[in-house]
Amino acid sequence: MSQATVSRVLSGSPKVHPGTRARVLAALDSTGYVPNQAARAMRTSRTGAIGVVVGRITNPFYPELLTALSRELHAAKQRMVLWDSEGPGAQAALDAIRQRVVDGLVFTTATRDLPPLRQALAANAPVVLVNRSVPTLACDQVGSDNVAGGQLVARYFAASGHRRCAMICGPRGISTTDERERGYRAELRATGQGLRSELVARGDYSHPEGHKGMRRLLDRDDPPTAVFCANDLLAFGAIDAARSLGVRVPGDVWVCGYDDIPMASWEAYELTTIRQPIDETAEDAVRRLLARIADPTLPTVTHRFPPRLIVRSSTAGAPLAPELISPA
Amino acid sequence: MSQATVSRVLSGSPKVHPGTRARVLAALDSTGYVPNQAARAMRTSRTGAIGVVVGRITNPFYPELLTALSRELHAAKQRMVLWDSEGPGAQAALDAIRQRVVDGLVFTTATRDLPPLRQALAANAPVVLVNRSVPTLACDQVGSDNVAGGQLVARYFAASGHRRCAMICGPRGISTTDERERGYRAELRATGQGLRSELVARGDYSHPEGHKGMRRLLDRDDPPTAVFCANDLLAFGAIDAARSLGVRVPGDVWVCGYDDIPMASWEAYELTTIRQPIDETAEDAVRRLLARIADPTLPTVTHRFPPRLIVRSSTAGAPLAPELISPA
DNA sequence: CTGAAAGCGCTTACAG
DNA sequence: CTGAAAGCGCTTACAG
Repeated sequence: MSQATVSRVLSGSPKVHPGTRARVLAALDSTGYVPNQAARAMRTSRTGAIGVVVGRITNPFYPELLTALSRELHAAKQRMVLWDSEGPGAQAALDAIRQRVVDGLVFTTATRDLPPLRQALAANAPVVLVNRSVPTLACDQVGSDNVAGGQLVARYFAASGHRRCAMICGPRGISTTDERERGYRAELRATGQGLRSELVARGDYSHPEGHKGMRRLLDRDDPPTAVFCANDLLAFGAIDAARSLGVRVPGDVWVCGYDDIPMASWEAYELTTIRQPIDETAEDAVRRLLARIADPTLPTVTHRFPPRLIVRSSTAGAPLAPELISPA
Repeated sequence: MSQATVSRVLSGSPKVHPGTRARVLAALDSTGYVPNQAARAMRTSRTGAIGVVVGRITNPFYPELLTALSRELHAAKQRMVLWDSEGPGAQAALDAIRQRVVDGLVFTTATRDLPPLRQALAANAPVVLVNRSVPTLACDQVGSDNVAGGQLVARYFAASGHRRCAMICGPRGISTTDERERGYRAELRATGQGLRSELVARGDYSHPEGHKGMRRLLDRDDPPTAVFCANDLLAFGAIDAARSLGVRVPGDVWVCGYDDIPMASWEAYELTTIRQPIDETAEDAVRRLLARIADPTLPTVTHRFPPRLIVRSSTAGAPLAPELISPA
């Protein structure tokens, strides 16, 4: 049997005699032969691997997203090469696409000015942005409709009678927090109250920063009665801060997060939050990326999943009536 | 300039004329040439990639470990290919080593009977076990000294006057929980009390199972006064359960975890726990694996890092005096 | 349906 | 110090 025939059997080519196929399979089985992937990659110029850049793994949202991406990639028979966006990860991902060790790239923590991302796009590499978005970039982008999410929270607070609403934001320049703030602010304005700048705290997406932000807000003579935190991690910090000051949640102040990470439903927090459909997001991102690898001329698409309000006991209001949830 | 010369410049060979080198570098720069990694891998039979199998990403310990492994691998100029041990991840990792897409494998969730792990070892693949251990396996193993950790907790409880000590274990057959239990049990026996089987709860390494275990223990007529949880996640569940029943921590019952994940220091928990040196663990694991790839004849080593008790306010005792901490 | 041959893009003896 | 050539292990026209 020739090399060529074995290769045809392996690739499932129809032009192999069934008898030959059986003999090849038997030989393969007895020798334990496994094709060398590097040789195959060189010949076909397809690596079967996708690079993924994730960040701030201290935020449990990323591990969740990573797990979902891993599942989708492996379902599509792709390997996953991982980099941490802290440090030189994004640059390493760019090198990998240039060296042809991955066929495409998933960025989960893109910001406007991530040079390796720009360079990857300039080199025509297949790229998809997940979670974060950068409006000016010509690539597929998939994530939660953060503006609509912020609006939803504002509408929920306002409809429940809150007139002093605050927000604890993440770092400026990061699309998720900026968009959530924009929606929240616009909708508070629409309900006639607006978002006063003294009632906006800002810090890293972390528990300690949520803690600090809430302390500052509660320290005021007119503390807010409802606080929207740009993600769940900030919300946990905010709740812990309120408790440490003897302020009851939701009795004295309501707290709402964003992401619905697993911890949000733990008894310690019971956090009202906006859920992102992580599995659908990962599925959509992988599907689009593989489609683009197969056909680089595809038009780029930005896909935003509608937010969903999950009410738990860090707020005391019933969930919004459907007519309040649908876009105004 | 020939292909060979370019290759020599790229590999930093000393036998290139400085002038030639400069011209090559200039040409490289102006063309933006990047060598194809698949071709290089085929020629050198080194991929520059390491496979990592992680699991239960719902436990924040794994993301921490993953981040540390990522940092160490990239510092060593290795790419990281990732699989989730839930599902067919371990099998995919085995395939990858056979197909020569990775040079070695890191397993973080090995159990005694993980066939792909056995097969990888049978195929003489470079493998290191991190976190979990399997005594009968001939491969490098790196992790916390869990037996000593369990002993340390028992000594701390006993020295603080507790006579009704309980444990919430993880799933049987997983080395971490089994070893921690063994140490805890042995030391409780040594202090004259032992670990009564009614005071042992067992379940998945998860918040809900810790919750359930604690409820069961507190439901007794003689509830325990101190509970050792096999990991932090179980401990958080246990603390939440105690609170929901109006049982004060540490006033009525002490709780101690294992791992010292970031959440352990959050205000909501302030969990006393055993710290694992994650960075050193990852560094040691990567170093050993790369050494084995370079020289497969190296003897296998099991390295255990000493545990360290971190006292926070889920227990009320001062940390142990040094003479109590050192091995009995 | 099958096999001989070319060629993917490197690295590394080997000869000069 | 430099280049021509072989060869790593595949896949795929091409010829039969």
